[in-house]
Amino acid sequence: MSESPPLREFPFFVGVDDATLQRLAGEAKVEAHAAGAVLFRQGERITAMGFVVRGFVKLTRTAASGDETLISLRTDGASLTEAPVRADETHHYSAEAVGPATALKIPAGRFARLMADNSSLALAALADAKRTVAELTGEIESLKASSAEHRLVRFLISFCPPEEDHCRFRLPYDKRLVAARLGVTQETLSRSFARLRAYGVRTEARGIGIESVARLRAQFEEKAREPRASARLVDSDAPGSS
Amino acid sequence: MSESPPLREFPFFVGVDDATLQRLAGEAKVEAHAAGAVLFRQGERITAMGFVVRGFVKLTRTAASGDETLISLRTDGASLTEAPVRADETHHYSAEAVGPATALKIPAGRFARLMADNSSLALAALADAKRTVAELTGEIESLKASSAEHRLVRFLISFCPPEEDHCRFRLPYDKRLVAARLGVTQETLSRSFARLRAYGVRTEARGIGIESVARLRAQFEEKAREPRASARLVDSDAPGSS
DNA sequence: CGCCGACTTGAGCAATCTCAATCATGGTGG
DNA sequence: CCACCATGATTGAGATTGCTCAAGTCGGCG
Repeated sequence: MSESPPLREFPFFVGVDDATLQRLAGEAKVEAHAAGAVLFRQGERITAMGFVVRGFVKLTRTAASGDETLISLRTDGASLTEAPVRADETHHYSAEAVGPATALKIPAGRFARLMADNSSLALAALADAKRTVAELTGEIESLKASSAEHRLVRFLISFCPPEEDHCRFRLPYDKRLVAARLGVTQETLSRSFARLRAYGVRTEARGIGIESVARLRAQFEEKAREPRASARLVDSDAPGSS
Repeated sequence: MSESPPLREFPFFVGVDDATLQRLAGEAKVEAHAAGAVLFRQGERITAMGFVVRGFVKLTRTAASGDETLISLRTDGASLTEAPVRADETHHYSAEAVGPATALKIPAGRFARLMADNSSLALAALADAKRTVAELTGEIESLKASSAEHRLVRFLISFCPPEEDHCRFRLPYDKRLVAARLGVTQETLSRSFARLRAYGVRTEARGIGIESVARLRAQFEEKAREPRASARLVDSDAPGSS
């Protein structure tokens, strides 16, 4: 259906030489997925290196008990897995389209072989994995060190262009998903939004308006002056490298 | 002081050819650190690829507000950063020795050059980053989907050899750090331990004894039948790909 | 019109944090 | 040997956050 977009447009491939890109492009397939379609499931063999072309894909882990946890939400240009190196690797999480989405796939074997032949591709895969590590690291910090409300504020601010103070935008997915992203229930999210009204945050369904990003941020940095101790490691002064 | 241990002993380097390993070994330096010594700090330029030779090193993030969050605890054989590719990369977290620790360092520039020349080294770095992603992913799942007590149980079980039901061991670091690892305060950790006594978990300072790992696990799987909804994404049945 | 899905709101409860006090332990100096 | 201190661990009491269950709103849409 849709023409395969040039691989150059994916951040993953900056730094990869044209010849390799040509070869990869030859193997790439674009797939359209309906909302809710499962792209792959945790535990399955990894058969391809995948990317999001357009739309949103949620990555989730399912525990033995059956409940799903959202790990990450990927959108245009992002990879869907870490690059597979060996033939017997399995997915560590599942991927499901949120709304209609199109993905690009390159067969795992071919991809692995090209990485082995061409270190620039391997380094691209490494850089991508590092970006993921950075993302997850930030997520853990958030979860351990800040309240739901605080996480919501940061989440909202992340949608605002850095140079505008007043800002309005629309959430790219429903509040159920936002709640999962933040690791809270829908109810808590809703109440958090309600409390943020006092700080100049308007909400109308998926539309969000922030009166002053700077003010919002300032007010929450103030709150953070009395941090949750949960993840605090020391009491205030360095234990010193004697 | 201490002789550099053969790089082959580091899981990182399986799959890397001898010649490259030779060259790396020539650049490697072993450093001994006292308890509390800082190996590097978040934001600093990455000057070396580092590994733990012996001991424990905690990786932490410091927020603008000043509070530290534990991201990961690394011990014998683990890497300390993702492999640096470019000269201007900076550390995303700080590293500090917990107790005396020795680390091995290989200059970043050299390491990057060898990765560029030799895809097997780049693939080793990729595999390492993937392990980190898997670790962090599990961490996020834990934090979002299970209670402090549940996390503690899993943590304790992770110290037990798979084949023994009765099991006793000693925590490798103090309970303060265990608490940080689990993302709770010392107090809740202490109370969780107290509650676990009812499930056959003995504690005497750092020593832990578990009467029956199987029973403990079973009792907690049962509890998990009523999961926290916080990170539950759907109510029970798939929303279906229409 | 009546239902559905998404969202909100309310009331009560459970988990966890905070602050503060207590306790055990090990080392130190007298 | 003992008084004393520092550190880590435990315990208690009360406040808070966030969850659960349940009901109610709201905007479509057949």
